[in-house]
Amino acid sequence: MTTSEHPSSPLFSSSSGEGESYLARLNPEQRTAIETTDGSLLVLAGAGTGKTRVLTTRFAHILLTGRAKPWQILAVTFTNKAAREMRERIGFILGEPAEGLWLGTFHALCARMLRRHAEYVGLTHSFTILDTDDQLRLLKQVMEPWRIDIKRWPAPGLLGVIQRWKDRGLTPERVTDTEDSDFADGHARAIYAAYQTRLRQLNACDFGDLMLHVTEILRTRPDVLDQYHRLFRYILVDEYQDTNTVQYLWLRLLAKRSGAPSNICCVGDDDQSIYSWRGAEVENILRFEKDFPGAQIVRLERNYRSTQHILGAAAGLIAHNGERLGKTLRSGKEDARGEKVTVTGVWDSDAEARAVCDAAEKFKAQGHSLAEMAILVRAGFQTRAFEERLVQIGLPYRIVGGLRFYERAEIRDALAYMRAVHQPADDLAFERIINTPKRGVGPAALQKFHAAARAREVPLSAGTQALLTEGGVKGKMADQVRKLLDVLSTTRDILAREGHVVAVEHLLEESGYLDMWRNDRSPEAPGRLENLKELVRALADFGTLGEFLEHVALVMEHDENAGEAKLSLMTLHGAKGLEFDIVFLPGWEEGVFPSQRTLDEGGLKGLEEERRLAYVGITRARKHALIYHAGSRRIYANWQPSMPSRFLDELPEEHVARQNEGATQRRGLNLSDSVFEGGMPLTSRRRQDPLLAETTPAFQLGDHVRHPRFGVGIIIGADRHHLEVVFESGDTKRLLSSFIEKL
DNA sequence: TGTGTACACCCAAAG
DNA sequence: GGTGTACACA
Repeated sequence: MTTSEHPSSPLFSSSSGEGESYLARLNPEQRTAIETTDGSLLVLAGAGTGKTRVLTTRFAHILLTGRAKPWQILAVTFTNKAAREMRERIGFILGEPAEGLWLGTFHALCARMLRRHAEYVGLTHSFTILDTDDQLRLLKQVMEPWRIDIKRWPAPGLLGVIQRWKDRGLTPERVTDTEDSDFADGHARAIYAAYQTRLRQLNACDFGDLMLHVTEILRTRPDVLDQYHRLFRYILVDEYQDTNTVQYLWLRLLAKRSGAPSNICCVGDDDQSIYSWRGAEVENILRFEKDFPGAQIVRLERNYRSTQHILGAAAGLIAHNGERLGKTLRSGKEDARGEKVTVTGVWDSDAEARAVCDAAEKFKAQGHSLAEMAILVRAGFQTRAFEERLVQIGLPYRIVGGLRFYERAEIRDALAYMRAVHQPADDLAFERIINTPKRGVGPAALQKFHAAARAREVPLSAGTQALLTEGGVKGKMADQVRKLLDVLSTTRDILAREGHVVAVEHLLEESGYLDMWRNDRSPEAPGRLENLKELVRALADFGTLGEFLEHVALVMEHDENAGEAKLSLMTLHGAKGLEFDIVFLPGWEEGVFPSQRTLDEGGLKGLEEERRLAYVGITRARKHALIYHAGSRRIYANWQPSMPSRFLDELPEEHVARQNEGATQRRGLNLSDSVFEGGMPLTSRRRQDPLLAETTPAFQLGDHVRHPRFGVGIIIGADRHHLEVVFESGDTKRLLSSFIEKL
């Protein structure tokens, strides 16, 4: 989500010539998308067509024309960032901060609703939202009685199954027998049910539950549903192609009002659907007209972001996909053909990192800001090579979406302390802190506390308290745990008297948690203390501890010193919705991109999603898109040959400039300059890299050959870049001759 | 009860 | 190649 690059500068000039000034300077399609306020509307918004602008202007238009009050509009996004931007821009249009809006992520909005109606699903309004870590620990505990073969059915896998069910709106009761048999010898549903029961006991829910519980309430409580029907006159949805089933159900329940039109406007782009692996159903957007009969569709196809070469390359690529609603991006900048998209072949992943970072440096020298450059990788592990190189040459960078702030150990510990104060039933939090810092509580002692809690049917902290009072445990350990419980209780007093900031400072200090890090001699310790300070500082922005905890669970992001211009390093998924002048796209190799795993699991559908991801990557670029592929890459510990991605062949020649591909393609043995590029001794590479095979074969049809990955096969065809080989497995592949050994 | 060591596993990711 | 987990040991 970015400020539109439409040449028409400020969104709303105060000079109101004809009617509503905020509608001026919009193209006709955008204007239709904004002015079609009533009824159902699907806006198919291609990359860079001013989607955010349409959404925010539409929101403002509804308000300014008096169709609804601010709180009568439900506006849903996927990320906090998108929500924040929308809020800011709406505030800008209205000329005042937008307060009291139902604008947020699916999860934040559901959390807000669930706090109101928690009792319908057996929770209280102060329920805790667990993160992935807690979920996993809880599930492991719940799984124990089943004595599942943990090797065959690992807990994360089962958690995935449960999440998938939740994504589809399936409570344990709604999971059918046939679904159940797939995992953990048919016990998955039962474990799921036990997991949900346990969550309820802890007065907690996971992210999936936020959607699931609320949807279940809306399904079963007509009175509640009616309340929202009367409240929300208009619904706006961003990134509709990313919705999963439960989100779809939630939206449909809220939108379908009896006797009133469904004023729902969904904005999305089927070509940018890249989240099927987390439950998103592209079908939701493909089916929109059926779900909302009489729906109108508006296509935004005028792209104001990228040059014609970039658009042409992206369009040529995405045209290889089957199921599409069909949309052709046209450049809104008629004059800007720009540079062709470059495709550069390099020796290996190290050379790739060098090539990319050197190019970034060169762009910088030419006056481009690092803030306008990004390296977009398929998978997180690829960032390392670039990081190393960037550090080496001293180019400032930021990793977007790596370890998030609240996922760090010290932050999670501190939050667990706060949760234990705020919510005494939160056993997971208490378990996390009981021996952090070390208080001599091992598995055996913990077992006793658990047993005491179970016997009395109270939470773990209360059970521990009881056992201590009765003298069931003794010694130094008992004293220390008693101290912890005392601190928790005095913190609650302070919380009531002096507010949450003082209380938390007391808590972290008196529990010995801060001392634990002060006494830690590891190099990370000072940074961790710094993070903790920042956490406490952030507390002050919230009225209550409860509000803060909710914010952290759902929203917390960590933007460190944003001052200096930095090169961005992130995954393609993370880059969706962003744009940069210059985009580097490394790792376009078979197995990496498209990812082997996706191909194995998803087949053609998986491939098409990968292609959409490639499309997303290219369309992030405003001026330059630079694609790279390496001849060999280190995977885990060893070097593996890699061949250029099939996507490279799908880029239309007229929009692409291919460079230096001799280094990886065609010639089997040509000790070209690229070999020496890195200054590494040749001998150390010779063994590792198949490109230095001692043959320069001239291949002929019918030749028997061997490929390092696919084994033995016969050449059945050839073109300029590739040989077509049929292998023993029966598979036919188009391969680069440099990887093929003549037999 | 804390620790050391062998191993298995891993590479998509937001809330 | 790094990391997290599961066991054996002092």
